[in-house]
Amino acid sequence: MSPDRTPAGDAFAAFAISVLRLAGHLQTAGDALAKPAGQTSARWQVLAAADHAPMSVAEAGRALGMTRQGVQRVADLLEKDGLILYAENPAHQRAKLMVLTDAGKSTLEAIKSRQAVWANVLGELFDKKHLQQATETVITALQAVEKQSVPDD
Amino acid sequence: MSPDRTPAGDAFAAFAISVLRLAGHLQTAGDALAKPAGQTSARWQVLAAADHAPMSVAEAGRALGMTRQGVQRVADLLEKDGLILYAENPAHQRAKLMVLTDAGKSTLEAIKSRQAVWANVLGELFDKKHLQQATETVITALQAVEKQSVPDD
DNA sequence: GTCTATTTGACAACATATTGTCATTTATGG
DNA sequence: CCATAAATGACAATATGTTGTCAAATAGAC
Repeated sequence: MSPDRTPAGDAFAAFAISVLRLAGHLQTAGDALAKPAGQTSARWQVLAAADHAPMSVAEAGRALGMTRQGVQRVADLLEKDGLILYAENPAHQRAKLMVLTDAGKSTLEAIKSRQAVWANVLGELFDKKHLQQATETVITALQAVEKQSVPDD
Repeated sequence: MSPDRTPAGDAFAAFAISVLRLAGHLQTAGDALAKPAGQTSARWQVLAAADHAPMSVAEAGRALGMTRQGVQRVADLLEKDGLILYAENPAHQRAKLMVLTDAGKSTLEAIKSRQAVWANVLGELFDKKHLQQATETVITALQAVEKQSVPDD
C-alpha cells in the first residue's frame, strides 16, 4: 500500500499532470507552427532568443532553461543553414554572439506571424480573467517547484 | 514587422509559455523523484500505466500520448531490468501484455511514496480553489489545442 | 600582477522520443 | 470464406536534450 497523499497533494498532483499533458500538446503545436518555415520548436526558441538580443550560446542556454551544449548543437545547425552567424564578441574572445541573418529574421517573422494567428484564435476561447489567474498559478507553481528540492532518498 | 496579436492572443501566449516552463521543472522533479529507485520519468510513466491495468505497448503509448515505438524502447529496458514481463495476450498473439513483477511493484510503490510527500508539501502552498480553477483552465486549453489544428502554410 | 575559480565552447556518450518502413496479426466488408 | 484495411511489434534513422570531460578565456581574490 502506498501513500499518504493529502487532499492538497491530490489537487497539486492533478494540476501537475494536466500541465504536463498540455505541454506535450503545446510542443506539438509549436513544431507545427515552425514546420512550414522549415524549422522546429527548438530552432524557433534559439532564433527568438538571438533576435531578442545578440547573445552567446551559454547565455541563450540560461535564458531558455537548457544546457549550453543543447543550445550549441541547435545553433550550429542554424548557422549551417545561414539563419544566424557567430559575430565577434568584444567582451569575450571565445563566446561569439549569435546574430540573426536576414534569412533568419524573415524565417522568424514567418513563424511569429503564424503563431499570432494561432494564439489569437485560442485566446478567444477563454475568459481573459481565467487565463490570467491560471497563468499566475502556473508561475507560482514554477517558483515553488524550483525552490522545493525533492526529498533525498 | 510582425503580428497582429490581439490582447486575447497575448494572454494565451503568456499562459502557454508559463505552462511550458513549468512542465520543464516538473519533468526535472519527476526524474529526481524516480532516481532513488533507479528509474526515470519515462520508466515511471510506463510502470504506472502497466500497473493501472495490464496493457500492450501500443495501448500504453496511446494512454501516455507517446508513440508506441518510444514506449517499446522503455518497456524493453524495464523487462531487461526485471520490473515488468510480457504476458501472453489471449486476445492478440503479437501484442503481449505488460505486467509488473514484484520488483516492479515495489519500485513503483517507492516512487509513489516519494511523490506523495513532494505533492503534499507543494499542495499546501496553494489555495485549493485556485489550484482547481487553474487545473480546469489547463484542461480546457488541452482540449482546445487538441482540436485547433494549426493553420496550414 | 598572480593565482585560482568560473565560464565557455568543443567533443563524446548516452537517454529520450519521433518519423518512417516492414512483415505479421487482427479486424472488417463483401 | 476472402480480400482489404488497420493495428502491432521490430528495426533504423534522425532530432532533441542531458551529463561528463577537456582546454582556453575570463573574472575575482589577494
